[in-house]
Amino acid sequence: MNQPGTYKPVKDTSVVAMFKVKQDHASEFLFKDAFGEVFILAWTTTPWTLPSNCALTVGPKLDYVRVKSFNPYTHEPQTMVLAKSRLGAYFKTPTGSSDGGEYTAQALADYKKDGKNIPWKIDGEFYGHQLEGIRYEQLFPYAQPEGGDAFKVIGGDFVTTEDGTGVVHTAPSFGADDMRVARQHGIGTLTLVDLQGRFTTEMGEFAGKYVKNEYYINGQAPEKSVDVELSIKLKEMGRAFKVEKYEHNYPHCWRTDKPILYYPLDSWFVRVTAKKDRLIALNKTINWKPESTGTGRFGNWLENLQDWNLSRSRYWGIPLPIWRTEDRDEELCIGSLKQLKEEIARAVKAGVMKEDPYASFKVDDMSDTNYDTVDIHRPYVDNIVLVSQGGKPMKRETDLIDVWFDSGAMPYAQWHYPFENEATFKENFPANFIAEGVDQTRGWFYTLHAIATLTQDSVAYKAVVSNGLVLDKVGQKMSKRLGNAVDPFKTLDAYGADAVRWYMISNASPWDNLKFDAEGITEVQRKFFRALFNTYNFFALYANIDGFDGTGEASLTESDRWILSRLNSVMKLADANYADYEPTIAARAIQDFVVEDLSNWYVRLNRRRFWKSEQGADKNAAFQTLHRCLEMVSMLSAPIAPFFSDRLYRDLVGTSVHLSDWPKHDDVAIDIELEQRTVLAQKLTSLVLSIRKKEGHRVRQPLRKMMVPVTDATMRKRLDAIRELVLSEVNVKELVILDASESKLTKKIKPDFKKLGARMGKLMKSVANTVVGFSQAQIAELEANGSMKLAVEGQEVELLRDDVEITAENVPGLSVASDGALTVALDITLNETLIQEGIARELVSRIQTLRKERGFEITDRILLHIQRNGNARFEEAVERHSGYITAETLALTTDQQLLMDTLEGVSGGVQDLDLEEGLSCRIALSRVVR
RNA sequence: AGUCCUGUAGCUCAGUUGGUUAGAGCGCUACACUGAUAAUGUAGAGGUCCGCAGUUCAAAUCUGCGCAGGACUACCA
Repeated sequence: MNQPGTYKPVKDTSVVAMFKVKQDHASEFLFKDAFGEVFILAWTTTPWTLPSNCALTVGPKLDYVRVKSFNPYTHEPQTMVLAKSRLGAYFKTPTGSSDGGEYTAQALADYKKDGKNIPWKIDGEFYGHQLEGIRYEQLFPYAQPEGGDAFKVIGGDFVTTEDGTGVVHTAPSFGADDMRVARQHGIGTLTLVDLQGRFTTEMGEFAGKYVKNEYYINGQAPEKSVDVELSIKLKEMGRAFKVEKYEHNYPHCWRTDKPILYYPLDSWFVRVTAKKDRLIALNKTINWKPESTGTGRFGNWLENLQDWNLSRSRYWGIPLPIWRTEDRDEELCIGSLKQLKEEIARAVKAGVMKEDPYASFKVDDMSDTNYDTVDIHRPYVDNIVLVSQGGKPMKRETDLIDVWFDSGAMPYAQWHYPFENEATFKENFPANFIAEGVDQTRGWFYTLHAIATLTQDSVAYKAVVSNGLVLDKVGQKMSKRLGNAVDPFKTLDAYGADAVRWYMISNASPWDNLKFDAEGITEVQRKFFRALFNTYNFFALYANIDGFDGTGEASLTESDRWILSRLNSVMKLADANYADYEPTIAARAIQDFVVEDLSNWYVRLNRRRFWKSEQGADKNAAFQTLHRCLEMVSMLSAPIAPFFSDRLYRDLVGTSVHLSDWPKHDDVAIDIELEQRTVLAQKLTSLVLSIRKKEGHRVRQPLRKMMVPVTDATMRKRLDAIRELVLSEVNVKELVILDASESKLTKKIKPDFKKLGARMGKLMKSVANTVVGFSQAQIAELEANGSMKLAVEGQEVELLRDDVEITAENVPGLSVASDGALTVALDITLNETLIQEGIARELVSRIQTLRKERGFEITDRILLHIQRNGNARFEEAVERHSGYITAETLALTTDQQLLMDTLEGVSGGVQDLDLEEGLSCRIALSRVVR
């Protein structure tokens, strides 16, 4: 029953059966002015249990009514008892009746006995406890119950009126509630079904039939199940009130898929309910991931705790170590082999056993060879007969222990504690964390917790991760039957363990269900692993060229300090989230750092320092910074990508990352202000690039200036700090900071709803509308005075400067873009100088591409000659920027030789280049032999 | 039947104490950029924040009732 999928929705024949009330002192009030015979209605989804009925259970505090009506099958007049709140389920309100009411006495008399619009009338209302003690006639008198006074109405607090009639047909043989309530009232039991699921011989025409058609061998099941046959019989007897198919969840065998029958069996229980409060209290100290499983599913389970039924009727497993006398007066639970041998010795002495079957076992010898000499499983233990204190023979209880007990006993059993290894056990208990599927809530998670609470008064684990399921990519459960199961080995072979794991961890938290889609793995490979690999390759390429060895004086730049600040922020975040069993948040932070911060920003902006600048403190700083970042990323990602990170770390450091100590972040290196102004720089860059795109100016074309209006000192300071960075990134010559008070700016005003809402309450909407409609003059007034009075809905309110956000929206005459409060204006007018510089850049770009195409090494020097093309602007651009061109392209050509009338006689392949619309040139390029 | 989880763009997911223009990546379209990068940038298209009702000046967010998918389960007549 602990297997998934045991409960399935099935349609069964359900019956509302009519139990005929016996007229006596207790039932007299039901017979007063009765209409035909008097019945109590009870509903069942298992009609096959009706012959075993022994009692009817009502809710003592529930309201019941007496209804006069007709039998829908025989049309005989009759009086019926059921719960008041269930009336609507069985009696239709007459058409035309507005008060939800009943038929009139006249309607009852006029009934045509055609089964249509059956009239009914309530006549009397009472509590359930008034029904208790009433006797009724047995429905199917095939056999009589034993050991009690059956066929009466009893009270039970488990009765509800959610469905059925509010009266529970009670067959103590088939249900725990029924058994319990029947015992309380001394009802006795009647079991007309055998352990194979067939009716017993007493059952007359039904004898030998299986109670569930599913139990028959394929093809041999009768057309009508006994449920249907019994229902027909009830109709014929005039004892059926309603027969219909009813869909409900019913438990099935996990192995054969067949419906399960409940039988009362004697069982041994662990009385966990005695420690319920401790179980609940200790659970509250466990770090559940997710928390809701601990408080919800598991917490609710503990609140409704039942005793642990330890018995299992199987052959293989751990035998119950309980011996008992035949009269059940004396019993003994054995706690160790040592004790067992002592008891066997007593038994041998008393003569109930001939010899000790475990004679070869040496007490206190914990070696495997010693334990290998004995077998304490069935059938050997079943042959052991012990002797009680009173001298009577005791035999072992034949049941086995629930295998979940083994799982829960794992922390002790693995060390053979308490027989040895006490120190080791205490060092390792309780566990720091465990992880298993969420379906183990009532399984492993519970048994560990129960046994630890009962035996150690402790939790068994400090944290528990309850993993969700891996579903297929459309969210269906994977199953071999549906053919949508992913082969883990093929997947690992195809994508590698690291990529698969990184995908699984970064995509969804372990406790969320994962929709597994292999395309997600390739995305992880493409984004994270390739970015990391490329960044390392970049580093290695230049580090090898320059012979970087990690030493040397280094002077950190702003962007070095920035990436190190980001690195330490990520280390802090990742560390905290790993510690809190939130690997998904950690993985995403690491991935974003590598892809966005390190690869797309730091390396892109700093690559010139690696391949262009002179050896020295600046270059050292760049190498050391990048090395540090890669080293830390490898350590941070080691728990999720153990292979890739180890290779990376070995290449960087020379040893295994898995032998390194977990890195600790450095708070001093974290500079939030620096990180924030870099975000500003990134936003500004985006805005300028967006204007360039809009205006059709390529990034290689330098522009004169950009302007940024600022409203506060912090912003001004930040802009000053990032000025050079932004200018070089967007290829603009000058950054002008505009004071917000400058009149030529137009401004936009927006209410700060959070602040304003708190003060304005219901006036909020009107105030907001007024504010949005402000003129430039009104905005200026508010800025100047810091506050202003508004008349809204006949009331005067005061608007404060802080209640609104004022941003510069536009700079007249310039091309503008904005993102939230940030606005940039770009001067896009060009002059000859800028145009020529743009041409030079364009030329360099083409030559670099050519170098690459020809397969030159990065460090190769070249000879470069450019043929005059008669375009004065182009030739002037080359002459003016000759130094820049030769330096960028690693050309050894002198400035005088760069621009030539003809390329004849010059070494190297000649190539025509298109620079831009209507401008092309011819160059000669050759590699200088080293 | 109950308990719990999930539901936001075509897909995978963020979304803070409720704050008014709901975001990212992938995918798609166009353009640009590039001597680390099959990378990247910019722009565009793409939303009933599962539905309904309520609370509130204000709801993806809080409450209730539902719907859909998933998991589990002592009783379940």
